[in-house]
Amino acid sequence: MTRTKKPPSLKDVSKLIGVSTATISNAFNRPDQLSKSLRERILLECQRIGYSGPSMIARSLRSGQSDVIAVMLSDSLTYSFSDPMATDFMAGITEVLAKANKQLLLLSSTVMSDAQVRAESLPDGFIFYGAPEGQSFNRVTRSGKPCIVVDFDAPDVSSVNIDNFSACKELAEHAIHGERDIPAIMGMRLIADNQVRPIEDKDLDHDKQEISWQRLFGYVAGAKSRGAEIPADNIIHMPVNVLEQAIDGARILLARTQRPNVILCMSDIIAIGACKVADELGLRVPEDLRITGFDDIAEAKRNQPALTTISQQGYEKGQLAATMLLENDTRQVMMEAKLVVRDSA
Amino acid sequence: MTRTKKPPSLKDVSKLIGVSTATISNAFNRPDQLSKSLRERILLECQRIGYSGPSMIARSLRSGQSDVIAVMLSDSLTYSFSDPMATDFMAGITEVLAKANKQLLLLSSTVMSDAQVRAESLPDGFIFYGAPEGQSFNRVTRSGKPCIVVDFDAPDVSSVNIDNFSACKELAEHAIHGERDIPAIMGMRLIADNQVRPIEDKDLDHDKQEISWQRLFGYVAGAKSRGAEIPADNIIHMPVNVLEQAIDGARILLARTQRPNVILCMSDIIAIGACKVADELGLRVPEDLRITGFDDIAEAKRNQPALTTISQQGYEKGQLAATMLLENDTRQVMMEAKLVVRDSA
DNA sequence: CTGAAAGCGCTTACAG
DNA sequence: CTGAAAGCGCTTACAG
Repeated sequence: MTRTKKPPSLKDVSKLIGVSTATISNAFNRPDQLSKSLRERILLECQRIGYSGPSMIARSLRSGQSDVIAVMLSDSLTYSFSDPMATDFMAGITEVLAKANKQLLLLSSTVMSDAQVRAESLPDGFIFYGAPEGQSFNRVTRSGKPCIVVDFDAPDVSSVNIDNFSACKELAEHAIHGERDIPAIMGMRLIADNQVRPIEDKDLDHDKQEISWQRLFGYVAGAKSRGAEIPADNIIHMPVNVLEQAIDGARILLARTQRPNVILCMSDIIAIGACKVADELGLRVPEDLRITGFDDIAEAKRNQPALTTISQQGYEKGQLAATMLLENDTRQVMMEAKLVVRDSA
Repeated sequence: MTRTKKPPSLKDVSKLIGVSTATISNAFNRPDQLSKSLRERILLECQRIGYSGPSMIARSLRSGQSDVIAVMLSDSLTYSFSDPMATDFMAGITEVLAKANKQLLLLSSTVMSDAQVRAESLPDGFIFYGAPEGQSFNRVTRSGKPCIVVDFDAPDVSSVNIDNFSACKELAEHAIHGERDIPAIMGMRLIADNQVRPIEDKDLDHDKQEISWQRLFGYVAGAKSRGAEIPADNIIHMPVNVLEQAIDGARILLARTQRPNVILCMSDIIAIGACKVADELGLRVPEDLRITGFDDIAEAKRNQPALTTISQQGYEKGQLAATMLLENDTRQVMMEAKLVVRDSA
């Protein structure tokens, strides 16, 4: 990548027009500092010459402000662009940033290069999405730049989270009708195993903090309030949120003689996989088998049958995080995750 | 947004350690310019002090290189994050950029603010995705910075496009079996009307260049080679690529007495809508009605029935565009769009 | 209303 | 192997 021409600088322009550099700068940044007619002449000349205004680099070196906001994703950018929750969240952020005339730099805490560390010096503020790897969070905190964390907590740092436990409890109470139901759970990243398989009693022992366990405990609490139990054997662990694993997991559950009639899935993708398997086996949803999702991605509504699920409100989360960052709002907000009742349960 | 502390500068560090600023700079950027032991001492001290390396702003002002690449999207960022084709494309780009240690600045040509114009001075290179609005493309061209355009053409500018016509012709030849078939098309952005409605004979007159028309002409050519005609009345225009409009459009077509038995849709979302309506009407896909999509988004495979469609290879397109940019490859590449045969046709 | 001058934090020939 | 000095392109008090 080589540059061919070199664009004119403010200094070049000031010589050409015959006024000081300060005046050119003011023409762009402080219209009140010079006469209207002079300003218009300058702007017109700049257009003619091909000078499109002061460079952001020099400007931000001098003024200490770049008007760039960074989003630091805890997954690789490549993965994040394929994750509907992440892209929803980004969409919400960009709506707010566009209105505030801020630019977006996209970073990933999985990247540890010098180039990335350097890049962190550019933004005026940071939004961390998901608990980051490595030292990026520490560096940002140390820099004193404003920072909002989302989907995790850090002491004394502004944050946005959703209440997974309550939402899952409510969903389970909706989907499970009574003690004669046989509920099951299809969960993600519950244990450290890259096999799709049921978890074991001992896995349930500990008091885990991860989001997936908050959801699981919510399901179990909801089942309990309906008089139903969910044994470890009816809780399937999936390492990754993809259709193929969901299909494998659903086959395990639906091959049982004690076949579950309610499956609580920790993502919409998983629920879509469960629906596929139900269809294969000739089970009607929701008549023979009730299935619930989580996330409320766009596809949830398009699925046949449309999924009953929990809306994570990724878009709103993004809007809120960006607004809080720009307004120096230092709260730690817990958003509600909303039950969305459709056809599948 | 106010900063609290001020991070140490290279100068501060050089005083603290007692070597010149040049040596600190070299410790980070040119390891061969100083002894290994000194370099290690400097790096260790920097870590202790909390200096995370030279600031990108000052560095790029001085060296003229930022290691930032901009992607200029022709839609708003908010829209783009909800568009599976755009996010696939971005995923491909970020994979290449991550490997090359480049950072990503996301811009939209729909934004015309001074802040955005300024931001354009930062990146070392640009990828334009979709024909841009406004002057951004002219400014970038004038700057002489490397630039790749995708999904449109500009004279003497490196580009990546896909062959819409050929792909659609092949798809139509696959889906239409003979002259007794009644094919229809559900297309996007064919005419300037925000109603979902059939187009008219006069709309077919002109020799249009837009992507949607290249696709349409491909369908018509494919139909012709199977001996079938597609009258204007069987070509539905939809202003936007959303499920609701697809459902409206499919209802128009499938309510006809001369009911089409092949529907060629210009996106997978439209095809999914058509499948929904077919299901409502008790029509079996593909037995009673063959439906094809376009794009091959992830959902195409998950749909019931899985969609026969055209893969736009968004990910590969992104990889190629980014690679070409970084390698100063000045070709104008036409990629093949691939027919993907599944269950719906 | 306008301009001369300092300085933001670096990198890079160049001298030693 | 190391350091003194210039300069990247701006903004901003300040003087006039």
